Amino acid sequence: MGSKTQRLRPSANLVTITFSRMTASYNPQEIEKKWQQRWAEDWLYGVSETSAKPKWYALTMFPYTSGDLHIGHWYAMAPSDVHARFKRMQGYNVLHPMGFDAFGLPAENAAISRGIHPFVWTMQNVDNMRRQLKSIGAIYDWSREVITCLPDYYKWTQWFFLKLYEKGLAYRGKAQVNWCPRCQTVLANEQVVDGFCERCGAAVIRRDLEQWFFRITKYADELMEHNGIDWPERIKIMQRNWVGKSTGTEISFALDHPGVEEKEMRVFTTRPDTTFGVTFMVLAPEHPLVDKLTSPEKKAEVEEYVARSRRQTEIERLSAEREKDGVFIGAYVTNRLNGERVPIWIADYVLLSYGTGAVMGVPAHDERDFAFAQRYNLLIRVVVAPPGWQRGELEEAYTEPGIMVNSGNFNGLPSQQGIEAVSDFLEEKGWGKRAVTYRLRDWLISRQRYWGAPIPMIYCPNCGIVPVPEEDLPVLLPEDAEFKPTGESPLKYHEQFVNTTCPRCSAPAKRETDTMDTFMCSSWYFLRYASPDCDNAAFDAERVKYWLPVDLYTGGAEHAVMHLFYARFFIKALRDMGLVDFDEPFSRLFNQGVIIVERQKMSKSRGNVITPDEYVSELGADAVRAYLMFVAPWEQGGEWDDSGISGISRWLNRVWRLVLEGYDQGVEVSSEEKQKAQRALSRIAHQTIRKVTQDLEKLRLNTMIAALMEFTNYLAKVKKEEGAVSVSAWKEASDTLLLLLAPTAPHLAEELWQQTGHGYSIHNQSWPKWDEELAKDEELTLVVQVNGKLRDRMVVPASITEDEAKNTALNRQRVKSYIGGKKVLKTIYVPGRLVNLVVR
RNA sequence: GCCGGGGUGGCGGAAUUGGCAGACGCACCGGACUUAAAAUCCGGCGGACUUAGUCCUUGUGGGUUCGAGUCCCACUCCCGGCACCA
Repeated sequence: MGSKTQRLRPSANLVTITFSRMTASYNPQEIEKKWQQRWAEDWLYGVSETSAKPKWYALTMFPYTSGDLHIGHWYAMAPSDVHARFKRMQGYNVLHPMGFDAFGLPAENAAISRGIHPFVWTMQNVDNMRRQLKSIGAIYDWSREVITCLPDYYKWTQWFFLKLYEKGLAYRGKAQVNWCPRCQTVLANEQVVDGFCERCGAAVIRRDLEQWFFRITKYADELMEHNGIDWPERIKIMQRNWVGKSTGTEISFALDHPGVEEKEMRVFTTRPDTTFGVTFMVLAPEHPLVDKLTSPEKKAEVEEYVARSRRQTEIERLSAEREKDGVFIGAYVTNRLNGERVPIWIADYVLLSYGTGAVMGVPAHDERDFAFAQRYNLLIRVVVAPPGWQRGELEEAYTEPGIMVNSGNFNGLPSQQGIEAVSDFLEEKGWGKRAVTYRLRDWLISRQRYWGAPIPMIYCPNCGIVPVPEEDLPVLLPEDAEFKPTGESPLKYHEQFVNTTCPRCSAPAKRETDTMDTFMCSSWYFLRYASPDCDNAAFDAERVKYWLPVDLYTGGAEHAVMHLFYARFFIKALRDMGLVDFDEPFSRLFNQGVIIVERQKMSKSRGNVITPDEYVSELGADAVRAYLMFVAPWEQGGEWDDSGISGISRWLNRVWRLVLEGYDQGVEVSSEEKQKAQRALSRIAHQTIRKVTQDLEKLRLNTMIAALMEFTNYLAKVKKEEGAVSVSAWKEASDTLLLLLAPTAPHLAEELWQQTGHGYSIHNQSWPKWDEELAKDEELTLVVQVNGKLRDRMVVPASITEDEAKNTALNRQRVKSYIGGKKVLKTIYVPGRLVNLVVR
């Protein structure tokens, strides 16, 4: 374990560095503190909407208020700040805000386990995290900070709830929750361990509870599209899979059961071509028809099965590994296509919440139905013939296309055509219709918790569900709630909170005691940053119009579906209300990779959290910023390994000395030589500007740092030959280095800018532009290959023609020796790259 | 099982999208400076061999091509997501 402590400590010997000449040494602690103070005093990074520059909204996913920023947070924030600074120097009016996602379960757990109020716990964490964030040296304009647990924020979260309710997008419905019968409380999924209550060990059951939902499914089709936005393909695919659209047919099976008014049972299928192969019917155990149809002699068995499946958690029930079981309920439906009577079963592999909650069993052509039929000896009838089928029994379900058999008039038809033909026929007869079904469910936002925004609804015995009037917002969280360790919302037991009067009829009424899912808070925070001081609306429409949509949104891929999906839904709903005028909140999305430690994600519970603070105090924020960018491609992330940070620290020290030591005239060289050296210097400088600029645009930050290092190395080489270039040429190159370095190492660059006689501040300078002419190579190295094998290199003028290149290659001594007396069959010339001679 | 991403020196990673494999760093080795150490500076650093050179080398096997880390096929291992969605 001692080795672990060592790992977490920066190597101690990097701090003291002495110089050959008399130059004050690089002291990051001192200059970082100094400049951070100065920037704050001058409000250097203050943002307003009155700028004539084009706007740029650079957003980093705000952190949850867990307590400490670890190196993973820095990995999200430092590189995005570098990019935002780059855009700022490029002449944009940049909004790069920061805030806190402050509601959520951990605060409440802290309250229960340590007796500290969630508000106090959260705000202490905010203070500490804000202090850490300031040490990054980012351009956050702290006057725009947003904290979601403060009433001036959640007031508007509640307001959005009311708007969604008004538009019919929020509704109350039944949903199953994990329920502990001993604790008498709702449990979150993570509190259920192998089907048992984490706290008391009782078997957890699933229970229906009235909850609030958002009708996100209304936007299912639009959410599958990502038109006009630049997002990683991977994330778009995940979101499309999440929506899970499937097109098929809803088929009606005839029901004729004494005393039951329903005369049909509907199923959804993507394979109507297999309808003649239906040999049983399966309902979800919770299906409303189960009770009505079960025959008296099956009642006990069916009830037991239903109770058993309720006892299982969703996760267990959905596990594909589980063997399929079920119970025949003693009733039948009729398949209208062939008039056959088909037995009805219940089985928990059928989900009530998908399709119609009922499926037709076609064991020959569906793997699940096949397994089920085998287990209960149900008939397996082939209706789509596999290639070369000899009318024998199937070993496994055949799910591929084939020729229809045993299917009445449809026999002989290819099954893909059969899908259409059977659907047409069913529609003609009125026995079914084409339908679309989604995997996506409506968004359940109710949480039986204290630390969240209260849902602004009132239950009146006379008027029913009544929304809290807008002017009564916010519905404040009572401060003095009791935190009993039950896991149930303390609001339920808070008399003053619960008891109210109906806004409509003034009768005594009760408040909703559930709070909202915290994803609701993070679905609109990026709007609040545009006008955080706005107190008569959630946001100032004009300022939102100016800033939104977000130009570049960066954060972890773990939010690929939930957060990003909900935020998109939110914006589409607001658009349809006329509150915003854009379709998508985030124009470009970039996911940075994850920093792992000992092959695992960093987390407090694992005890493998790496704090940046020690590195910052030893080596400076600039070194940590640069190292995080250099250590791996940003989108990839990787294992945290601090052994390489010394290389960055050495480099920054080298820059310090290089720039401050200045450049002497040195020995005079001929003007021709001098010109050549100066041309080379300016060429390298312009190539570096090009490389650094392009890498920044593409967020390829590791190679950007490498380019800056190479430029530094080149300058060091030039400096060693003092006199080779003029003092002014040197100065220009050294200034370029500082400007290119400014986003990455803002403190160091500022200090050196000032010490080399420039005005304050380097961060208000324009980003250098490259000149394609000056960046052009005058000569280049052509590779000569013989039969694809590298045999020679030749330095040639960049202007060389194809013929010249080929001739030069053929006349090279080394090349000749490989050609010998053989015949040159073909010569391939790739300009700027190679000549390849094919000989035999 | 399905979807997505990946496998390059001792290590992190480069490679203008089919054209010099190993940029830039770390670690290591040698040298200079020093009483000494650190720091700094200079040089070396994929492997093998018959070492001014030649051959091999980008997870494995095959293919396309003048030319493959890059494209195609098969396999394999690792990471992320979904996981009975009819």
